[in-house]
Amino acid sequence: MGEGIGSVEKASRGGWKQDPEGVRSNIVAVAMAEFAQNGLSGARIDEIAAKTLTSKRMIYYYFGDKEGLYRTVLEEAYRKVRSGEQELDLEHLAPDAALARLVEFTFDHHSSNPDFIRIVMIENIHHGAYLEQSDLIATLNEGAIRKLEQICARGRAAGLFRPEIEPLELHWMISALSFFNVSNRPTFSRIFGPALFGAEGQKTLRGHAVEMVMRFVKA
Amino acid sequence: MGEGIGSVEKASRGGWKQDPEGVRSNIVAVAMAEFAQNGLSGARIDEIAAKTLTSKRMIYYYFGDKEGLYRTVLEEAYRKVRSGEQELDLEHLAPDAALARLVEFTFDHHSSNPDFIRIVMIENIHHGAYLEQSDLIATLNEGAIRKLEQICARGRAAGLFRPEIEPLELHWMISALSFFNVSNRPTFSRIFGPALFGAEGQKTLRGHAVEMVMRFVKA
DNA sequence: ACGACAATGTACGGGACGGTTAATTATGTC
DNA sequence: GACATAATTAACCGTCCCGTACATTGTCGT
Repeated sequence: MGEGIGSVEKASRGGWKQDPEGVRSNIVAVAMAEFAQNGLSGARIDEIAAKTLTSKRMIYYYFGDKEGLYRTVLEEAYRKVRSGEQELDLEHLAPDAALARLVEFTFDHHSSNPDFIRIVMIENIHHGAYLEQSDLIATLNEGAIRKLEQICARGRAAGLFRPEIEPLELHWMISALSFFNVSNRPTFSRIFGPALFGAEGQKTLRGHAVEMVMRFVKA
Repeated sequence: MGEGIGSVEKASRGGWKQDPEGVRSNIVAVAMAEFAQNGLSGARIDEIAAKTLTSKRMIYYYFGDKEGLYRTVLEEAYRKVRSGEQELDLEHLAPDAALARLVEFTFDHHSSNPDFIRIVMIENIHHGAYLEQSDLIATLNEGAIRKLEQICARGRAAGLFRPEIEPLELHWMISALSFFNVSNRPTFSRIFGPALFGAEGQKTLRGHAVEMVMRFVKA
């Protein structure tokens, strides 16, 4: 929730009464929540329109069709989350501390963005067919991995990490633990009880995630 | 794919021409594939019916409605996978070897049952609402964790494992790595390339999963 | 053999839902 | 101020799709 509406300042010409950018971003915000909640085929255009400040016609005016809207939402979700990740600087930390910090951050960050997780789950259900069409995504690659490359290089140089550690594989591990922790909460909690997902349990699991990664890289 | 149809022997009375059990299980098999492929709202009853050896009428006759069919599929998916897990005996192995074996097995088992993974993903998208209604599931708890409890006990007794290791938390880790490896393959592969998901990459990741868990539990 | 009932096939209704058509208002241009 | 164009509204349409009514056949008990 939070801001919800989504307003944008006009840059080019003078004052407008009509606010296309605002309408657009409002639609995307509503649609993101709705797709995250119900999936691509589960989400209802009429429902999205109703929760919007505008009408259904606008959705088709700006996004063409349901899939066009979904694609936009998907890209926006990635953009939003990755931008949140930028605010983390690890340069000033020792390599092992930096890695530990990165794991903690990723764990928490995923935990605080369940809608993003759900969108990614949904996209995976669709075999990544829509992400396939987006070329924005390729660039997000860079930033996510670069941090790990630097940490690995420094850790290896300092003799702290094993030399054969691969940044991409490390990223896979960290993502797996952080993602699963959110994505499979409902079923896991139902089968094995909710203990791991309370405040205490989450602190423990986060600690374990850090511990696993640290022990894995240690020389 | 594989057998596909699903035929069942009659137990009670003499020979039948009509085969309700066969029809039933045939529907479930088809529906499982279809739900796994398209999700709950994405799956089409008409499509399921068409791929069945029988008619749409039978689906409603046996399962009431779409959600009833989905619930059955969900339970059946868990049952099938858990029964596959039974065939693993670890008693005769040393605790550390047993644990390593369990991780390898889980990793491979998830990898060979993508439809099960997809069903669980879908169920999580639905907040586990349908699993909630099933009481069969509680019993699956037992077997899955018991193995780990025994391994932990033996490992601790032998002084190989840290004493504070919790079986449930261990299960969470193993599941996370094994599950994510399948569930997020499409998006991960799209963003970071398919290298990790070829034969070579998978062997590496499986090794890493084992390594992570082993290093984590080591005293 | 026959009645009861389980199992199955066919055809169709009704509503939800994605998408569109045509008209209306606001904004900038000359 | 008139005109072109962007932004927006409201009503509507056609189809996909879940579920059902009705008819029919097979099987078992007696």
